[in-house]
Amino acid sequence: MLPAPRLCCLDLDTFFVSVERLLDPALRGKPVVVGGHRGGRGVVTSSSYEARAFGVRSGMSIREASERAPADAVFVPGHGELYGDYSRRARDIVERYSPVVIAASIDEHYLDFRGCERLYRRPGDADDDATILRVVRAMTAAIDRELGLPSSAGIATTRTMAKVASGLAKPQGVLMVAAGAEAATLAPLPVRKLPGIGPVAERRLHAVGIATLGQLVAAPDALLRPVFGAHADGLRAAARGEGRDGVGRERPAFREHDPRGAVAGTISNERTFTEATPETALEVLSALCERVASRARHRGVVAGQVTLKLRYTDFHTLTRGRTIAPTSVDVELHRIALALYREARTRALPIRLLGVALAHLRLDAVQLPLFDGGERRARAVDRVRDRFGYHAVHLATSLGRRGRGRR
DNA sequence: TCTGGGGTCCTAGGACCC
DNA sequence: TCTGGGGTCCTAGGACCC
Repeated sequence: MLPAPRLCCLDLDTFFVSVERLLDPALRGKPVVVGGHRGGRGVVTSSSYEARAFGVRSGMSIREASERAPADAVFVPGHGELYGDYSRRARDIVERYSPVVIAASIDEHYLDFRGCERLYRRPGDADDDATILRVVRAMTAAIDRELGLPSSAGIATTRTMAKVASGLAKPQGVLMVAAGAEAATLAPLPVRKLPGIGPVAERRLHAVGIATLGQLVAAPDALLRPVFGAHADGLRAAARGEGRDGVGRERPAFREHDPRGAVAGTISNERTFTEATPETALEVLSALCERVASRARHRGVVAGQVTLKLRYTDFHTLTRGRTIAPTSVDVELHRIALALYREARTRALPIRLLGVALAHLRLDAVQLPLFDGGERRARAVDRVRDRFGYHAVHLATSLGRRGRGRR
C-alpha cells in the first residue's frame, strides 16, 4: 500500500517583504527589495512578486537589482531583529494544528499529520486526504488572519516532495501531491527545483544535456556515473520523488543538547569589505571575536573550536581552525583567532572578508542559567577571567573538566 | 551573476591508538 | 622491525540552503 500524503511544508511567502509591509503598509502593492539601499552594496535577501516581475531575485547583488527594478521600487535594508519574532509567532500558530512541527529555517516549517486523520475528520470530508487538505488550508488562513502574513503549503508523502509542492503552490496556495503522483509532478520541472541540486550540480547536469527532472530519471547510468559517481543512484531516486518519510531533525540551533552537555550548531560572524587595510582587518577581527563570544555567552555555551575564515580580493577563500579548551571569553578567542589569522595570511593581497566561527559548543557549567541576574554574574566572571585567565573562576562542578579540556 | 551573512552537512586525508 | 585493519579525532574545503 502506498503511504498517504501527510507531510506538510509550510512556507511564509516573501517573508521579509511581508514583515516590512506590516511595518509600513505603504509598501503594499509596490515592488519591494529587502537587503540594502538602492545602489548600495550587499545582496537581495527577499523581493516582492512585483519586483520579481522585473527579474529581481534573492541572492542578486543590490547593485544589479537597482538596475533592474523600476523607479517606484522601494529598497529597504530590513529589520533583522523582527523577523525572528514573527517566525516564532507563526510557529505558535502552526503548533496548534500538528503535534509534530520542525523549524527548518526562519520562514519554513515541516509538519507531520500522520495519525491525525481521525482527530480532524468532519462529516463533510470526502476522505482522509480531504480532511488534511482542509486543515492545512485553515492553518494558512489563521496565519494570515492573526499575523497578516501570507503563506503557502505543500502536502506529500515525503518531506522533499512537500517542499517542492509548497513552491508550486505559491503564492498563497495549498497543493497536495497524491501518493504515486510524485514522479509525474517532478518530471517537467527544471533540475534546479529539486532541493539538493544547487548551481554546481545544475551546471554539470546541463553539460550532459539534462535540463529537467524527468530527463534526470531517464538518464542512463553511463551518463550520470562519470559526473556524480556513487551519488548517481540517490540523485535519480530523489528526482522520482522517493525519499525518507518523516519530517527529519529539528534545526540544530533549536535542538536539545545531549546529556553530556554538547550543544549542536555553530556561532559565526563575518564581514565583507571592498578592500581592507591590515589595520582595519585587525580591528574587525577583534570586533568579530567580541560578537561571537557575546553570542555564545547569551546562549550559555562555550566553544571547543575556533575557525578563522579569510577571503582575498581575488575571492580565494581559506579557513584555519583549531580545537581549544572550551571558552567563551573574548580575549581568549581573540588570541587564538589572531594566531590563526597570522597563519592563514600568507599572501600580500588585500582582504575581502574576515570571519570567525565557534563550534563544538557545550553548555557552560559556570553561567547557567543565563537570565537577568545570571547575566550580570556572567559578565563579572568574564571580567575576572579576562584579568586572571579562564581557570581563575570555576564552580566545583566544572573542575572535573579541566584535565580533559587540556591537551 | 562580479558575488552577504547566517547556517548545515559531507568528504577526505592524516594522526593516533589499539 | 615490519605489517595489518578499524575506530576516532582533527582539519580543510566545498556544496547547498534561506
